[in-house]
Amino acid sequence: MNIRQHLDHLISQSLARISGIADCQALVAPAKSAQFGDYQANGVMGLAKRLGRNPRELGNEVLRDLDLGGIATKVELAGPGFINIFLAPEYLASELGKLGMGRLVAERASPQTVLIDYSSPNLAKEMHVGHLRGTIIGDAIARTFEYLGHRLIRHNHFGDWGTQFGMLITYMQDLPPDRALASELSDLETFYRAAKQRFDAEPAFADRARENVVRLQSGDPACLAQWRKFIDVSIAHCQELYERMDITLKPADIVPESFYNDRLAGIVDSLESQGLLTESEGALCVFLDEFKTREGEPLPVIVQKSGGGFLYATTDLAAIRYRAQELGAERILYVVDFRQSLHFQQVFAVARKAGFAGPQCSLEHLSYGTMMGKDGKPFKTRSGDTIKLIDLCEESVERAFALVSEKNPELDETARRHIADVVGIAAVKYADLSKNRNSDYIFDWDSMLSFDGNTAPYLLYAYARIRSIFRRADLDPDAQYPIAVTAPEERALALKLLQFSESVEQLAADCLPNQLCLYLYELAGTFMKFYEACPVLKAEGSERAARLGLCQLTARTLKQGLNLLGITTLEQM
RNA sequence: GCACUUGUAGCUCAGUUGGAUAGAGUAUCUGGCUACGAACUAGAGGGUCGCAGGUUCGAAUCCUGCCAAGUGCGCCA
Repeated sequence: MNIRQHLDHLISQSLARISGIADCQALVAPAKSAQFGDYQANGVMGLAKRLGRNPRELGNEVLRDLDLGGIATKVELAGPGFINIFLAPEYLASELGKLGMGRLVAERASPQTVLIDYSSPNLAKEMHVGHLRGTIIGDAIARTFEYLGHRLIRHNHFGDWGTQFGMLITYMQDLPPDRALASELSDLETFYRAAKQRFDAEPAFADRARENVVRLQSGDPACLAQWRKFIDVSIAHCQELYERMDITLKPADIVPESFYNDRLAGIVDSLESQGLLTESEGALCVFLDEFKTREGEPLPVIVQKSGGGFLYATTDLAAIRYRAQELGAERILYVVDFRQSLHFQQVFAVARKAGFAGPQCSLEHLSYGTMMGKDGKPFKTRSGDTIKLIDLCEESVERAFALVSEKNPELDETARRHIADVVGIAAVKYADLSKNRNSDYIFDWDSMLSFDGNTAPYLLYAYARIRSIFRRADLDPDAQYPIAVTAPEERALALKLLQFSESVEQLAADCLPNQLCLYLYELAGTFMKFYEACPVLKAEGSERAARLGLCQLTARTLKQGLNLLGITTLEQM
């Protein structure tokens, strides 16, 4: 239990004792300003209202009743009825001491099976900046659930089964046999565009493409072999990028659309037998009252086309059934952009109605906003293309290399290259993670690749500074040092360190990585102020040891927090 | 037309179940390195929280209407 929960628990109990009402909410939150202490309880005013009592009077009763033991040096009633809590330095020190060299956040006592569906590129196209958010955000969330001890399953729902594959296979068939496929596919964008061009321009080509779709879906071995070749090259491309960006997705996490092919008919059968299916204009549909079309007519979820083909809603239903019933997922998270929110609402509603996901299984669409250009329109380059993800990374790494070469010219090139790799990728990831995923955001090279202020390099710099202290004094950074808290800057740092678990647990609850970014930025800032005010190596005796202890815990927390975000730390930069 | 999301400092963004004087970064201006790393730090200026009502002890946050932007709305994924 973290400090906030602990205080909330104690004060809620006190409120319950005084009022005789069982479900009292203490509403404990970190204090907004230092003058109000470290934590404040806001629940007295609401309760006073419920009881028809004077909030100050009630607050005073709480103060008389409340026993926080040695946790606080001062508990005061302020303003209209806030309870401000000032924690004791000895308590902070002892709580930090309990962490020792062990985990910074306790593992969940009752872990859940959590399945997260993210990244999910379309294999026909190379990954561009539009895929960035889902991949980075999903990876951070996945790492966090895993760290908390949940049974985490990653699913990369690759788009490998659409009608576009008929077109691509047909184009592939027409390539001169002496040209190596691998080199043709090295630029997937160009390949896709060339195929699309022929598809649009040549009716005969388009007809063959459609025939190939049918052959492919009916299991024609020749078509499947060609499709497989294409898929393999595409997967290799993606994997290369994941490794470059330190994304935890592995080939084994790929559970593509084609995986569900054999299960689609069963979905339709199940809906049919439950009486949920209606035929409309030749297509098999599920109608739900809560969804309407443009004309105000009931909006169907189409699960089988008039021609007999299945759609992506069918695939998603099959995926839900598989994940909930066969894999036993208790929470299924979809990190997919917000444009698909209606689709997921519909699919979730049908899945519930049909019993594909039971009431114990939570279905959550973690949507994120679009990347916009500086003109406020969806982002494109001047030529109308999107920026490839790999190019974005290279640009960031180059900028980082130029900067580290300027700051630390004495480092050899290998070291500078390594630092640039880490800093460049970290900056790109953090730029995305630090924004609330729900809102659209403006893409701008200079702010995305900025290395000043609230950026990944700031956090990495704080870490490198700490490691530098231990290196300079030739001290073991992994030994355990006693913790004590005296100076105000030490106190602020100690409190901040203890709040790491609050931040991580919050992330698991609402899946907003920007909250963890904010915490880490504040932690680094609190450390920087401590660093300015409290010399470590010049201090002596127990003061020096205590400061080393705070430094070490800060480094560990930064490293762990950055790791959850998918960012690697550096010993020097 | 309906639905979802968004509107906060010049710019980019935070703002946790409604809490006290709305915060960061950046840009601009002024200080701090013979110092445990200046990729840092101290300070200044900068706001009708889109607009108008409402709910209440208290609203950027909840409700209603309006304005603006983005997105989606039957056989693509």
